[in-house]
Formats: sequence, structure tokens, C-alpha cells
Amino acid sequence: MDYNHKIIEEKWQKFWKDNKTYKTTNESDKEKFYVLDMFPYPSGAGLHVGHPLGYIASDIYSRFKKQKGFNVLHPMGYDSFGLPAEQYAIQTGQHPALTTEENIATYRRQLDQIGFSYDWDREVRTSDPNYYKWTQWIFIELFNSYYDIEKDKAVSIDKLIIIFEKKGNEFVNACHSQEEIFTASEWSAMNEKDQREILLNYRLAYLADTMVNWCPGLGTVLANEEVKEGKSERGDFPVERKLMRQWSLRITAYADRLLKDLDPLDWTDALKEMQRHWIGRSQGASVKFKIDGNDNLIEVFTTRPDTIFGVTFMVLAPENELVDEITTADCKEKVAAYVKRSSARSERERMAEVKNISGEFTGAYALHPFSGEQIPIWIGDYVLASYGTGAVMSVPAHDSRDYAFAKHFVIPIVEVVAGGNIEEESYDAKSGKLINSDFLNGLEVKKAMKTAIYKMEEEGIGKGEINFRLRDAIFGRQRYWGEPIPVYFKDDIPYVLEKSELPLELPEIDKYLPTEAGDPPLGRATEWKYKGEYSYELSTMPGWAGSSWYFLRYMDAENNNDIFSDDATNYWGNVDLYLGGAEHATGHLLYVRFWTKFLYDIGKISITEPAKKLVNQGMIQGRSSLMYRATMHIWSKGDAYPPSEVPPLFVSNDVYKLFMESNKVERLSKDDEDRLSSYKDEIRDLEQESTTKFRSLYPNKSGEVRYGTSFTPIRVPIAIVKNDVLDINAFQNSGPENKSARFILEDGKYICGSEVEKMSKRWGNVVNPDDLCERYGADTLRLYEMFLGPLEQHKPWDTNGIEGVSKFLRKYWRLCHNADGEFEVSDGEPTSKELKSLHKTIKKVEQDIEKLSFNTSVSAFMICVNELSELKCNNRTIISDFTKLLSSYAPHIAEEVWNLLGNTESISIADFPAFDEANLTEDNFEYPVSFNGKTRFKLELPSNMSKDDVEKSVLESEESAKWLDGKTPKKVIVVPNRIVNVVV
RNA sequence: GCCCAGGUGGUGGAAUUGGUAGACACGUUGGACUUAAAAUCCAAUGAUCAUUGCGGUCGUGCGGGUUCAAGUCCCGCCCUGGGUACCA
Repeated sequence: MDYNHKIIEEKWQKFWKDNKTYKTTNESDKEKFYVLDMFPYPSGAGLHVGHPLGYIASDIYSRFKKQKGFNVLHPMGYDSFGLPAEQYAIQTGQHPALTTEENIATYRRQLDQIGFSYDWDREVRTSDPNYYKWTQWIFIELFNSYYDIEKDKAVSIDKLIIIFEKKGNEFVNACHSQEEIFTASEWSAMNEKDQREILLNYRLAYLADTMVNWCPGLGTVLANEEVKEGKSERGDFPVERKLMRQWSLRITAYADRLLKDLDPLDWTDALKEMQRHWIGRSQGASVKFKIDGNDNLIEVFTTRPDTIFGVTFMVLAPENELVDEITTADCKEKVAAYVKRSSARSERERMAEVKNISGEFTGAYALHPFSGEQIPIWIGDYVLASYGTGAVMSVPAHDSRDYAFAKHFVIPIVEVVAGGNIEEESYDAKSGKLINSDFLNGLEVKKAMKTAIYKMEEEGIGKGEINFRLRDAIFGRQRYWGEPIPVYFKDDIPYVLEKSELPLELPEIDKYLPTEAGDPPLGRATEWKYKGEYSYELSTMPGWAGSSWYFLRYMDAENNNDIFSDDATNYWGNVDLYLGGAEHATGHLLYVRFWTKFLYDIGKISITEPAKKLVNQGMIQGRSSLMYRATMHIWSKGDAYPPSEVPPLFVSNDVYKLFMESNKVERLSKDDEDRLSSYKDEIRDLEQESTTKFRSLYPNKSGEVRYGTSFTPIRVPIAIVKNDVLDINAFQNSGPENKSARFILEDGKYICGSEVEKMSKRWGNVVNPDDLCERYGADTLRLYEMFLGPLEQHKPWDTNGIEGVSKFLRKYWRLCHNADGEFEVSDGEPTSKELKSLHKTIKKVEQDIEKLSFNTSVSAFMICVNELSELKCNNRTIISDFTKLLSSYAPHIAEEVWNLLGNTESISIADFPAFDEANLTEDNFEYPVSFNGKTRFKLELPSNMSKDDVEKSVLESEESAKWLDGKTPKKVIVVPNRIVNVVV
């Protein structure tokens, strides 16, 4: 029988399913290994060829690890809450659960046909109440915890209450947003409502009035990382800032740990750098400035306390609360106008106007903490209300933004660090000696910083401080299709549900839109009340809630009594290899690290990081095909021909290029000139032809058809293009307007141009894995996706190349099948050549998989099969070992051959073939001999020959004489079994 | 602007980490088999000069440098892709 992928793949997929071949247990003597894919959001479009790339890589890796004797956990599930299903529900009225269910079924079918070794018994879906019950459970834990800075961990809120009862909050060292200080007796005197209100300022999940990113287009708030350049990441709707009472998670409490623990992780530097930047730790000091004639203080954060004597003005954010209070009467009007103007501008506009310097003087003065000098207080857009205290001390000599501001408004600039030229620009570097700075004079910047902070602390002016760019994460979404937040309100105060009351399930609603009163969609469920009495929280959790801990649930997915068992998490530990897209760098990957640390703090798990090693697979881009359409004119004195009937003219790629070239360069080569003029003739002929035709069709109209020589690239569906050659027939049948199309061809073919861009329906360049599985089979698809190039790299998809790997599999099949298509292997000892070929491959493939270099191992397979074919090898041992080697890449064909070899068990439990160096030793080595670094000839010599003998043999060889040309070599370099270089 | 990643044939990409640049494939061209096609197999394929042949020269984004030897290391640029954006 010829290699028939359809029969074979169906057969083994059924076998794996029936026999639960890939079931993983939590009890094993073997060492564990956890390979995780970032789970997909099941979109309606299904998978395109780019999605499975990472899944195939991780599948090969898992199967390989299994072969090497590990107990491998390799699960899959769905991030099934999310906006698209809800948007679809709004449009169609169809319940998102139904759409999601259908989409998941499609995904599953597509995944199954590629032959993955997932243990499907561990599947999770974030939208399944059995799963989100535990997401809610974690929320309750967060609500019931605060962050103790001294212990540097989350602690039960009950402990905090005890402290309040004993000592009040003055000495509590916790992460909080509580401003007032109270004593123990004051606490005890408070009613429950006030107490609970205060506790909210300490909880890790808290409700507070916060500036949020409000997206009217989606009708919900978004977290910072869901906003890209002022627009929503999903849907690309504008986002505005708005003050709202919202649920947030106090991720900032973990900022330091999130930063510190990054170092030892085996993640790419780029990714770690992105996280570091996102967390944005800066060290400096907070300094208090008195205001002249006002009791308030302006507190600022600065990273340059050393430049304190260079402060010549202060700038407050327009939103700063102090603005109103300190502005003098004569400045009121202008300041108010400025505040109004900047508040009206969206975040996006503000960003776009970075270069525009704007601001307004408040009329008020601050007093320099050391010199007591008056410092004017300004307000300005460039100071952000959301960072630090929303106020800065401006040191124009040593900060480029302050410099620009000072220059613009003509404010004095005082140099305090020597080394730059402040006439020209600010000197921002953190090196040089202090000048004009009283007690800091003569100190180096670093020393000056310490001294300044010391003095500030001594005099109670300020203190050393660390600031983070990271903001607390907004946790509520005014949406339906997400986890309900397990909270109800009594007297406007939030209470969490008892854990025994979970899950709090999503209620049914009539429409997936906000209520008339403007409440989120859950407000439509009017009967939905806690104990039939208290209102539930109406917003739901964001998309990343469920994905922040799913890797743990896989370890014990079927546990009904607990979120997961200690045994399971202790056994599986961290994810050993986590594979997914780089787009999750600051969203998902930061949150999953945060929740992992929190679960560690409360003693649920014993790891502090989710994944030891993380790899981002590159995106597979689409390759769009382009046609070039000539501009068309109708020249007419009177009544013209209807333009819609003039046939469009398309020119082939080469023709297009030639025309473009002729516009760019002054002179074309003779050859090109000739071709160009022949194309021009062709265009003229077509114009003539059309004109003649129109004259006869429309005898009453006058005119001429002309085609211009400027061209518009038009995308054409890749389905009607093969190897860049357009199927002209198919194109003409693709639409009425194309029916009459004219072409200027090259060699009788229309060659399309191409462009690499995102794979998308819009560009007609989507390639579906279903078609490829049907035509070539899953094994071929798997191999080809890997063959395409390095895993991490972005690369364009080009279906043409798939023939190569398809040929390879058929060649491998033929190795163990005779001319009649019958399975046939020979017994007996393999030859040394055969062994050499095999073992070379074993070594290479093993090394390659370990370093995730899958593309090169596919080449190695091809080389091996080419060699074995050459040797006409069908030796049982060789075929058997090679099959084991191949099985992680092409599991179906490997199972089949394995079975034909007489094995009854699945190949997935067979060991990885053992490598024996002895098979690779060579008697001779063919030395490349170079003269002055240029390879001139090759010389075969025994591999154990000494350096001196090699040198001698080389110099004595006939060929050398020619290159030495009678001269004596200056130097001869011999690298044993590598190279010989003669310097003349 | 800043921070990453990357520039190698017509194309995707290899290169034992300083040691034969272009493996392996695609594509193209020519050939074999066939009534024909498909499939399969064989050969050529970086550029250029020369050609009867041997062959020569150039060549890993650009310009320098280190070295017996550089795609690989160092210095200075250019370009492409990604991230980020007044973070005090």
C-alpha cells in the first residue's frame, strides 16, 4: 500500500482516544515535566495555520520528554470568557455560552486532527462554573487579605483588625490607600460601615474611586495593558479617563517581588525587560515644600535629590487638588481656563502633543526647604496626576523637560552639577561634581544623593523613597460574559460570599446590553439577589482573571472539593516550559506571576513563579499575492464610453517592476529598454482593440481607451495563485468586473507580486490547517510548520514549500516498503555506514530538541533518509530507531511503521534511541587546505595523524606546490580534524 | 526619542559558536521514464569574468578594526520588525 495519510491518521487518532494513550497520572516514580501552551480564546474563525505553531513545538517537546523517561503533563483548555462572544451576542441575541460551545467544538476538532498528545481529561474552561467557582474563591481570598510590608507577604485581614483594635493604624506598615490616622479607641467607636470602608483601603481586592480607562465603545473600563495608544486593544475603540468606583487588585504591593524574582527566570531578555519597564521602579526621595502663605505642603518625588539646589520652579499636574487652593486671585481665570482645556483633552491628544509646551503660573510660591527662597508654582500638562504625587520640583539645568519648560516661559536655570553646557541643553547625566549647592558642593552625584537624603531626613524635609510606574489593576468590567464577582452590598458596603456559597453563577438576562439606568448588563437580572435581598456586584471579572491561575488547575483538574490538592501542586511544581505569544508580556504574564505569589503567601502552593522557562513563538505571517492594475482613462471630446465597461488591465510582476524602474533611474539597460518598449506596444495594441470594439458597440459615442503606466497593487485571494502564477481563468470567474480583464503577461503567465503581512481574512491570505491536513496530512503539516524556521522568529507562510516535507515522508515510507508497496525490512546487522547515518541523526535531533531548534532537526531527518535511500537501507534496527526518532514530529506515520515492525504498544511509550559515539568515529578526515585563508583544495588524511605529520603531508602534496609557488610558508596552522591554513 | 530583536542566494532558512558560507528544502532550468499527465528519479542552480579546459575574482546591510582565519569578536553607521512613550 502507498503511504495514505488519511487512513493512517484517522486510525491512530482513534486508537489514542480509545486507549487514552496520553493520560497522565499524578503518581509516578518518574521525574515530572510540565509543558504548557498558553490556552486559546476560542474565536469563531477557528484556527489558521499560524495558531498551531507553538502547539506543535510543545507537543514535540512533550513527546520527546516522555521518550526520555519523564512523566509529562501537557494539558490544553480554553480561555472561554471574553468580549468577542459577547459582542456577537449583542448583535444576534445568541447566548455567548452557546457560541462559545460551538467555537470550542471547532477548535477541538481542529486540534485533534493535528494529532496532539494532550491529556484531555484535564481540560479546563474558564467559563465553566466548576472552574470559575475557584476563580471566585481566589477573589475572596484577595478580599480577605492585606499586604504586610514587614513580613513582605499577604496576611489575613483579621490580623489587621486585631491590630486596629489594639493600636489603631498609625504604626501599621501595610500597602494601603488609607489617608486618615486613627487610634484604637476611635476604631472601636466606629460603626461597621465605617470600619469596613477603612478596611477596603487595605484589602488586596478593593473597591475605590479610581481614575479608570473608560471605553464607551465597549461600554466597560479597561486595565492599562488593555489600552494601546489610547485605544482599546480589542476592537480599537477610543478610551478616556474617568473617575469611577471600581474593583481593583493591589498588584502594586507585589511590585518589588515581581521585579526581583524576574532575574533568575529563563525567559527572554526582551520579555523580562518589558516587564521591568512596565513595573518601572525608580529610586529617589520624596521632598516636602512649604507654600508661602498657605498651610498646605507640596510633596514631590524626585530621582535627583542631589539637584535640590537647582530647583527654580515647581509644577503641579492640572488635576492636582492643591491647584484651586493656592492659585492667587489675579491668576484664577487663566489657571481655570488651562485646567479646563487640559481636562477636555483626551489621553491620546495629550500624547500626540508631547512637543507642545504648555503651562500656567498659579501666582503662588513655594519655599525652598534649605535656602528658604521663593519658588514659583506652575501647573503644566507634562506632569501626570497618576504618577508620584502629581507634582514635581523642576530642575531645568538637569532635566530636559524642565529645561524646555523653563526656556519656553523664561524661568531661571541654575547649574548644580558640573560637566554639561546648560546654555545649549540640560545636563541629565548622573555624573559630575556638585556646584552652587551649599553643603553638597564638591560631592560626586552619587554621594550627593545620599548626603541630600540624609540631611532631608535629619531635618524632616523629606525621605528616601522608591516609586513604581506599575498601577493597581482595575478588576471590574461592565460586561456580561465574565466571572461574576462574588460580592453583595449591604448598606452600600461590599461583603464577599461565603466560600460554601460558590459558585455564584451568571444569571440569564434578556439582552446583553447595559440597563436603561446605565448599569452593567447584569443589572437586567432584577431577581438576582443575595438571599433574595441584597444586590450583587454588577460588574464581572476581566478576561485575565481565569488565565491567572489555570496552570495550577491542570494539575488537579477534576478535584471537586478543593481548588487543587497540595499533593498535586507539590508534585508538579512550576511549569518547566511555557510557550506562547509575546503579546502577553505585560498583561497575562504579570498577573499570573502576581496570583502565583499571592497563592504562595496564603500557603496554597509552594512555588513563587509560574514558569521557569518561557518561550515566545514567532508569528506566522501571511503572504498576500498582488496584481497590478493599470490606471485607465477614456479620452473623449463628446459622449464617452461607460467607464464601467472598459476592461481593466493588469500587468505581470516583471512588467510592473520594469515600469517602476524606468521612473526611478535615468537610463535603463539596452535590454530593459527593448522589453519596456515591447510592453508599451502591447498596451497600445490593447487600447486599439478596446477602442475598435467600443466604436462598434457604441456608434453614437466618441472616444478612445487609454491605459496609463501607473499601477495600483490589488490583493488577490491566494487560493487562485500557485507559485505566484495567477490562475487567469479562476480570476476572470471571480467576479463580473474581472470577466473582461486584460493582461500583459511574461512568458505567457501572469506572475503576481507578493507582500508579507498579517494573516487575515481581509487580505485573502489565510491558510487553513484543515485543507492541509486533508491534502497532505497532519504529519506533513507538523513537520512543515517546524521546518519553516526558528520557533521564536516571525516568518511568512508559503504553502509551496510543503511539498518538500511531504516528499520526505513518502521517501521514508518507501524505505520500508518494496516496489509492490508491501512492508519489507531486512533483519541482520546494520552496516557501519547505516549506523553512522542513524547515530549522527540521533545526536543532532536530541541536541536540537533540547534547545528547541526544531527546524534543523527536520533537515537532519531529511538528510538521514536521503542517505539511507542512497544506501538502499531497509534494515530493521535502523528503521526501528529512526522511527522512534521521528515519532515526536510525525506521530501517526511513526505509529503505523512501528506497528508494521511488529510492536503492539504505542510508540509513545518507547524510549528515545540510544546514541553511541562509537558509530561516528572516522578513520580519515578530509582536510580543507587554505592558503592565506582561502580554501584551495582538500586532502584526505588519517584522523589520528599528528599535527606535524599533517603539516608535512600538506606541504608535500602536489597541490601545495602550485600555491606555494616556490616560496617557503611563513606559518602553518593545523587544527586537527578541522582545517589547515598555510600562510605564505 | 529610548529599550529590545533582526539584516546571509529568486524564496524559507543552515553554518559544530572564530575554522570549507549557502546544509536541508522551495522555485527555476535541462534530462530520464510515460501515448500523455501525475508520481518518481537524475543533473545544474550566489554573482561575475573567462572558457577548449584548468580556473580566477567578488560575496553574509554599510564603513573601519582585531586575527593565520570573521556571517560569527570589537568600534562607528544604515535599514526592518516589536515594545514603550512627558514616570520627575
